[in-house]
Amino acid sequence: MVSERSLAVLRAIVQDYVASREPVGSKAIVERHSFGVSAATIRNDMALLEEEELIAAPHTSSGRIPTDKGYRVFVDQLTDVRPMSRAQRLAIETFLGESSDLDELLARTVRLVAQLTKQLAVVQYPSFGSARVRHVELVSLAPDRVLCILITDSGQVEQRVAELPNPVDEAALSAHRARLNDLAGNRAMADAAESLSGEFADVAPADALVLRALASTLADQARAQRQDRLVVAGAANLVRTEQDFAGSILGVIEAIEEQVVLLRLFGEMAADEHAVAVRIGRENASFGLGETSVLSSAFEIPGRDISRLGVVGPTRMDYSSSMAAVRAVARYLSRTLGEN
Amino acid sequence: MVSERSLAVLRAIVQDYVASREPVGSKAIVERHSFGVSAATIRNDMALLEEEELIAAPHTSSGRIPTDKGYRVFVDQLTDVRPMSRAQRLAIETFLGESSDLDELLARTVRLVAQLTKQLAVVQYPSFGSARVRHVELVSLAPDRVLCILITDSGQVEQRVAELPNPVDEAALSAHRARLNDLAGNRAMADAAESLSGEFADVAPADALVLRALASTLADQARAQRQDRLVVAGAANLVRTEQDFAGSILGVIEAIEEQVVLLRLFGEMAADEHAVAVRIGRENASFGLGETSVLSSAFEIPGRDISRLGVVGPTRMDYSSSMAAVRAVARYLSRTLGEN
DNA sequence: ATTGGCACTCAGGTCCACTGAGTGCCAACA
DNA sequence: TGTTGGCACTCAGTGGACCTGAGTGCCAAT
Repeated sequence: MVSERSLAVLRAIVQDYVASREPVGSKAIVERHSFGVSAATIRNDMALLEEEELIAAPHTSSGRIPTDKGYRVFVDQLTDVRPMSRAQRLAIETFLGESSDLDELLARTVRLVAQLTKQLAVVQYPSFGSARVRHVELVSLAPDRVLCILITDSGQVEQRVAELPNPVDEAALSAHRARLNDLAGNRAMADAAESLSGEFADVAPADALVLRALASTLADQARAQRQDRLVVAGAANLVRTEQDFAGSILGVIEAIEEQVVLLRLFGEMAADEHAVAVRIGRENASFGLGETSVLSSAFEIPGRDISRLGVVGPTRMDYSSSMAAVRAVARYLSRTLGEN
Repeated sequence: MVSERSLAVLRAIVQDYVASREPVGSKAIVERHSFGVSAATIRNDMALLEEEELIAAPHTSSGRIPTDKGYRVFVDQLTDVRPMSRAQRLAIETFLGESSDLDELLARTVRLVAQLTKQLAVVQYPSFGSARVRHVELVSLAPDRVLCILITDSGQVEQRVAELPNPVDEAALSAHRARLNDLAGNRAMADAAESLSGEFADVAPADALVLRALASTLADQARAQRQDRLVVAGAANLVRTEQDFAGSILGVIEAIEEQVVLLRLFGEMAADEHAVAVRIGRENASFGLGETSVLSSAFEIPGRDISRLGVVGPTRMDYSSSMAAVRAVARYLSRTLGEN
């Protein structure tokens, strides 16, 4: 059984190790933290912690560093995530408050989180959920290629190209446009996808083919969630902390470009909505990320589905302040923006 | 004066150094390349090259490595960029040929270049140049915030939020929409920007204010070039070659996130349209990029302005094959796609 | 202009001894 | 039972001494 003080020692070890990057010994602990006991006592506690595999010694006669399990216990203990300073709150508000559209808001958000945490920041693009179709526009690129644009009342714009089975001229395209706007206009995305999936028995077979091609493209778009996109910032922080990644940051860099990996990871973190979820070190091994921790929190922008934002960094990171920053920004997005 | 053979020696040094990462000595040269002369002769040539500052010795008694100036001479000599293999050409065609819209084409392009060159690849988003306005859509986000969407006949979609001086209801917005479509619809971008800049003397002053706000937002969009965006891929390659960057790759990573830097750099390379332009090492120092070379070539997609694509990598890179790849892809985009 | 020979240089590796931070354990103590 | 001081032990890291080998620079001969 680990005593209360042992846990305090673990905290001290994590903090000092994160700060100094060097294994921390018993003497250093009594010096930097005011436990009322001697170094020998701390050593006894450390022996305990080592037995529990919460800390480990890189080599026989050196200080200890936290294990993944140690970080996990440390983080779980961190109920008292210290809130952001007033200045930081203010920074969030002024920095994000001015954003005009969603793209800009997310771009600013992710840069802000990168700056606050000094880590790689990631934000998942929130899908437009229960938005309604406002307008459908068709743009002819070639006789048999049409750009389909779907505009929602929440301000989202989706575009995609449809390949047509037959060429169409401008007049026909206009007719189709009107027809499709009739079908989809002012409907919720799911409904629009539904009503676009019908047949077009009342027009000439050649036109019906074209209409069906266009409608199915639009239906796809209506179904498509934009949650499959990530916005990233702060890659420089990754390079800065490179030495903390035992292997190399290659895996992380690849995970960023292969957004799928991070998205799956975010998906698995979906539990416990508005708290900050943390995955530490080997817990991410199945994603090709070793020595890597991922924190994330859910947020919700009015009119859009719940989404996530977070940071990716070395296992040896400042969890306390990173969690505080992630939580504060996620809350800001969910609450303050929700009020408007 | 540098003799013909001296230049051959320079070529050999560049090639061997790029391949081996190690200073190359006179003996290694006679072994790996079949000059018909002895090592001592090569040494004489090397002394010459050193006098010209084309190569340098890291320390007194070691082989030589090319200087920036040496790379420059090497690259300028490379008139005979070796063409891509048939297999590679095929790869380009199959990989890019399937792309449906511009976004996807560029995303594929940049990934392809990254893969071919094993470097960080960058492509500049081509602006839509002389396109025409097809449709203007307004979406009310709040009573005094409207999302303005500009759709062009080349399939470009621009969106931006306008803040209104007075709130408007849906009916008024519909009227404004019709009016603005009248003004801008089917005009070239520049013309549309022009005609949107007029007064609205015929409506109530409150409405005129709103209309002017909307019109000026749209006019801005019509003027906005999308050339101020970059698409990037292959960051992992940067990490892989990290040791070749003396300082660190931090500057490069920052330049990628701060797209402005790379865009300015591309801007300066605009000369000599369809050849591959190369900037080597210190030539980029003013951009905060040391030990870094940038190659780029112009390309032109029908209906859009000329733009550039290229790669960023360590000074010590395989110029020959990288230039070949950049050139081949740029040509493919310009020619093959132009035929459709 | 080219070549072989030779002295010289110097980065990098190996060996070794030393140092100091830090542990583990024990016996004494409250 | 938990805490403490003491002490022997371990071992990474450091710095000096030495050696090796790749490679140059130069010269005299061809």
